[in-house]
Amino acid sequence: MIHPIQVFAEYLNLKNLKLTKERKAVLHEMFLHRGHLEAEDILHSLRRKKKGASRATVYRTLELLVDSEIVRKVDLGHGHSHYELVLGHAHHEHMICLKCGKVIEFSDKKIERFYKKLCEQNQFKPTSHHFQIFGYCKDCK
Amino acid sequence: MIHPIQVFAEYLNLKNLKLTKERKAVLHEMFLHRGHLEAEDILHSLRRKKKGASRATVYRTLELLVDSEIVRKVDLGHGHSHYELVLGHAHHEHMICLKCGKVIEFSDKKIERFYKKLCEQNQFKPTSHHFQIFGYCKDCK
DNA sequence: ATTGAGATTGAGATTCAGTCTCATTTGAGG
DNA sequence: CCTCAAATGAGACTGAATCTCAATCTCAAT
Repeated sequence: MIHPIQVFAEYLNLKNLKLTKERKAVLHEMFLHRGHLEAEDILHSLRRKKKGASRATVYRTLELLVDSEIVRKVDLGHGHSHYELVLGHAHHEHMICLKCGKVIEFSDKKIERFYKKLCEQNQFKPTSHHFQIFGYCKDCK
Repeated sequence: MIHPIQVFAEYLNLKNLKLTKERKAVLHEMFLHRGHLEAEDILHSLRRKKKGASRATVYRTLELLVDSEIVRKVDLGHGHSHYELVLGHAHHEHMICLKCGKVIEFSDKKIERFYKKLCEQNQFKPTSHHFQIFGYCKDCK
């Protein structure tokens, strides 16, 4: 088991940045609510617990978490970003229900292989990828 | 060859909506500049030609074009939407260079097959899907 | 040709996510 | 204790997208 907080501490250290209580709190929040959080969710959740961090700090910390590859920024088609903890989780893609908003995660080795081959063919150096399927889940169709 | 304007006219007719000069102009603009346009591009392009439509009308028309499946709304990771003409074009995915912004289109039957199978397995009724790869193109890596 | 219902439009106000500014505070190292 | 870079929060700001609403247009029925 990898501890995100340790990875984050190391990353910050490397960049001469500090592991402040605000940064810890944001990461902790990501860790608690796995799933797909909005920046605003984190902000409000922290406020409720009186462990507030300002909006600016939440966004700034999320950027650091994305850069350190602890968190992934994903587009679920809502016109704003969602964030999910990825450290220690296998890469996966998303199926998003347009009615109830449910998100089904899936992954497949074939896609991974295919996508790598494709990048080679185009001499493209990938840093991230995302496959989204929009539609209606079995309860909503 | 399918004429987008005819498809659009039919769609509008079905919904008791009208094919106005503003709507024609927006579709025409999409048709001219294939590629990936932003709403703002269309707005400015029309203004330059004195065939102006207001911002609101451009957005409203794009929504209709998306709904009629003449145009696709895509996220290229810029924090706002891009639109591309799809009527008469094969479905494709995008590889986006994070440095120069170049967009490489690609498509593959395997992905299509895979994705359909996956939806069946999850009893998910897909309406659209999108596979994006972010990274650096051969000139920028 | 006139009317009226409903569709359409544009200007500008509004919303909302996200970023930026800057004065103040924090904290690690000497 | 001092210094200085890093960090923070409040609030201003930006830019995309949506909404409001009064004025205008369209067209079918008279």
